[in-house]
Amino acid sequence: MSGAARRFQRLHAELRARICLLDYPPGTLLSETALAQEFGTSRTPLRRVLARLEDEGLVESRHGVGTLVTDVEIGEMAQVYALRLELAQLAGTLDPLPVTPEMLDEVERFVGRGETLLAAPEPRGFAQLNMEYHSFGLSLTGNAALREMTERLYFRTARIWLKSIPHMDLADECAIFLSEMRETQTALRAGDTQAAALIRRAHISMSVRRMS
Amino acid sequence: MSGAARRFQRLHAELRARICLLDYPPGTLLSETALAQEFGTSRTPLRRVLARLEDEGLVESRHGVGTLVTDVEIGEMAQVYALRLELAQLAGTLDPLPVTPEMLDEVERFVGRGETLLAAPEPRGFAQLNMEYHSFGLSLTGNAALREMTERLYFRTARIWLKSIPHMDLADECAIFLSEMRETQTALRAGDTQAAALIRRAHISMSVRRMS
DNA sequence: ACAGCCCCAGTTGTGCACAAGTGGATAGCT
DNA sequence: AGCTATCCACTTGTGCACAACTGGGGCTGT
Repeated sequence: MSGAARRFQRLHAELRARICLLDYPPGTLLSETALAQEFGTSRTPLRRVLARLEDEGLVESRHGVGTLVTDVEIGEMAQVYALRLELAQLAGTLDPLPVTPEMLDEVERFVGRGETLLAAPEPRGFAQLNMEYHSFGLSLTGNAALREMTERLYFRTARIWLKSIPHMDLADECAIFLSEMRETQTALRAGDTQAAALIRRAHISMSVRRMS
Repeated sequence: MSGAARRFQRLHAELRARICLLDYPPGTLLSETALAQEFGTSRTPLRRVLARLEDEGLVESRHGVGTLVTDVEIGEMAQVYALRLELAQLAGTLDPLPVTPEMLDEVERFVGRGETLLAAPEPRGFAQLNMEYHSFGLSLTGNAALREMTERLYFRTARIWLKSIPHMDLADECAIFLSEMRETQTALRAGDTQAAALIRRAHISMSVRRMS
């Protein structure tokens, strides 16, 4: 990958994370000039990043106005969640990968971080851990297209949990998340990728119900 | 939608069609300058279109070389097809839409065009009709996310049939396609969207087997 | 004759200046 | 005072010039 493409990936991931962690809450007006300055480039490469974020539905550029961070409503996202459920399950049946020792190590570390989080619950840390855990979950299937679609849809809905947390019990959420990771650990230790996928589906589904 | 956005959509659809109909066969070197001239703009807006086509996997830009139309192998696309099968079926269960008289009219017209095609089989006309029929198929589900993912994956694999046709029987393919549309017509007349989705899945699956 | 080097035409990537457009502040009229 | 029209600071969109880079053709030295 060339230097330009790497920079693109870096800026894209960084801005996407800022949006999904609500560093840029919905409605925020992003300035191309300011962002370009911050990242040490001109507007041109940065505009390409913003164009992709717009494709992904995270921002919306309006001529003469600015680039706004889009808002997300759980209601509008019902269809996206319905599809995410199915894709999560498909990860267990479409090109499932054998469980490796490295994967078990990784999930072990996630459980450890989940325990740390449960000891000192905090929304942003939860969201960050959830994002990384999602990324790990992609490694369970060898189907690249499925990974790509799953990721696209994840980031489109990722902000909803953080927006909903004021109406929910943070400690409960952390405990449930830790529980999901432990169940997944058990499934993976048994080498049952499909079970891990079903656990994921179940927890996404329950998460939606709690947020609604 | 603003004028700039409409132009973007127009150029994007046009170039995507040219690539998928093999007007630009895999390996073709596209010139930003030449395309910009043809469409009466500067390179800047056109580059945005090419960037999106690159995201979608249809072209690949190399610094100092040019923008190449990507190649597609049925083998590499096995995973994409596997996912397309599942998504096709989901169109019948995720937010299926009630069948309207307009939809029946439309499928009737498709059957008519299929009969015309069968009378004078021709690869490009087949591919064109298939593309429009796919677009019609999207209207069976109300799930926008599913439509988006289905479309993305369709265009990623659309060229494979045209590439494979020299090794296949064109008349057979036209007959099978017409048969699919007639079966779908029957299902829709019965108001059974789910059956239509299963028919679609079955025909994608069989099409893959014939091409392999 | 051949190997190695360099140069150059041509391409995409970047930066900048300006065009197009928006929305609020402000001045002016009733 | 209130309403309206205009202006203006600021944004994104576009066009252009140049930088960065590639691959091949040709030249040169041996």
